[in-house]
Amino acid sequence: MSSQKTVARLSLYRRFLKILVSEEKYSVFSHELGKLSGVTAAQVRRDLMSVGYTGNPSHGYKVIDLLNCIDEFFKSTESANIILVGIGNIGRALLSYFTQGKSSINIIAAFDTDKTKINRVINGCHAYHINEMSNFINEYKVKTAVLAVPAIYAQSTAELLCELGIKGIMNFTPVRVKLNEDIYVEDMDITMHLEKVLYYSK
Amino acid sequence: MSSQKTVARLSLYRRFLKILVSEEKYSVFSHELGKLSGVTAAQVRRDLMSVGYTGNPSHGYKVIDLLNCIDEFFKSTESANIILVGIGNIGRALLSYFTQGKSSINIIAAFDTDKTKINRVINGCHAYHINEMSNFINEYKVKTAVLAVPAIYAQSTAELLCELGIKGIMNFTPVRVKLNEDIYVEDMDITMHLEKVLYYSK
DNA sequence: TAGATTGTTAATCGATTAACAATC
DNA sequence: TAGATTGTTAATCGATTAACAATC
Repeated sequence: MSSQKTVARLSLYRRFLKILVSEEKYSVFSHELGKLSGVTAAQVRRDLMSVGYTGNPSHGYKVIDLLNCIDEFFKSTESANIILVGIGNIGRALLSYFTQGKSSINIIAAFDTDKTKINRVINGCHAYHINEMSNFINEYKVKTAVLAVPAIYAQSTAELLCELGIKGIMNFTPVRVKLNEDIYVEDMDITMHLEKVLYYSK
Repeated sequence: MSSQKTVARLSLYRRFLKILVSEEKYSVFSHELGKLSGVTAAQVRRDLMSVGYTGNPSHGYKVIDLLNCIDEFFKSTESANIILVGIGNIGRALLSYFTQGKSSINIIAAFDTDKTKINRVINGCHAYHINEMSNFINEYKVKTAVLAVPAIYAQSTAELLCELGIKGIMNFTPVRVKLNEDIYVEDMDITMHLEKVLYYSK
């Protein structure tokens, strides 16, 4: 099992490998890939080893094969359908980012309880009442949700998502929700991170 | 010197302490604050120790004094003026998040090179050509910037920001920019983090 | 072979957890 | 005093770095 940091770096490598393919570069050394992604060459080698891809000392790594290998590692990522819960400032911001962008990740629906926000299209995404979430999750086999509700509803909404079968949550609220061990939660508290930068900018 | 993780957690504690103040709760134990912020009681104690605040075994920590102490730790954070560089999808998303929200953090200006985007107001924030950045940074003593330009411009723009005196960068691009040691960079690659969640949701 | 890069193991580093004496 | 919480030290854990033999 790869560590969280390795998974994160593999996602980075993949992006740069795609660029290398477009530049018709067919092989790459660990230190080259490392330089692109800001990681030491040894770290790159260890990460690639952990997904079972092996290079060779004379040519390094074959870009296309390695890319396929990482794609395989992430498997269903490409066709992933995710939902957004909470259409506030941050929710709308994410919608415009993911619907307007050329990202491979699709937010298939957004949910809220506010009547003025539901049953219409917001930033290119259909918005529904949170009661309809269950149907969507079942029908589209959604496993991942973006949580962007007000802080006070974070815990209860997260618990609801778990009951409906969600396995991974990207949590944009400041609350560290407590859930079963088998649910993966990635905390993305933008304000907190920004305060960190402000602290170190002094 | 506190570790990065301690700084991050202090930012969290502060938010919950503000809530406690509004609830007129005047003292708090480490395990209570820990439960709110999803941190062990021992960790909370160690973090608070590291900012020099000391509680007592019978009443725990005084909420107001502790809050003042953490505010002091973050010092100039409150009145912080920051700028945004790059008014693409993510840039606009951040603008709407920070200008519409009741955040204490102000994005005082946004910069781009695209003529269709500059010299007008976007999501409540004035947008200027990147050439005018120097004046703004000097005049408003800006030390922190949000970097949200296309990946290929990430490194060069980051270097420009350093030359103009920026000390901390919140980096929303997928590129790990290489800068002088004394510049703090916080990487916030949303797509990468989302792919991580997708991976663990399988 | 010589040179550079690879996979792999040992050493280092830092942060978290566990344990406990000191304190109100 | 008894009980709970505090500050503090030692043990644990995991990831990174350094070192090196194996390989093309």
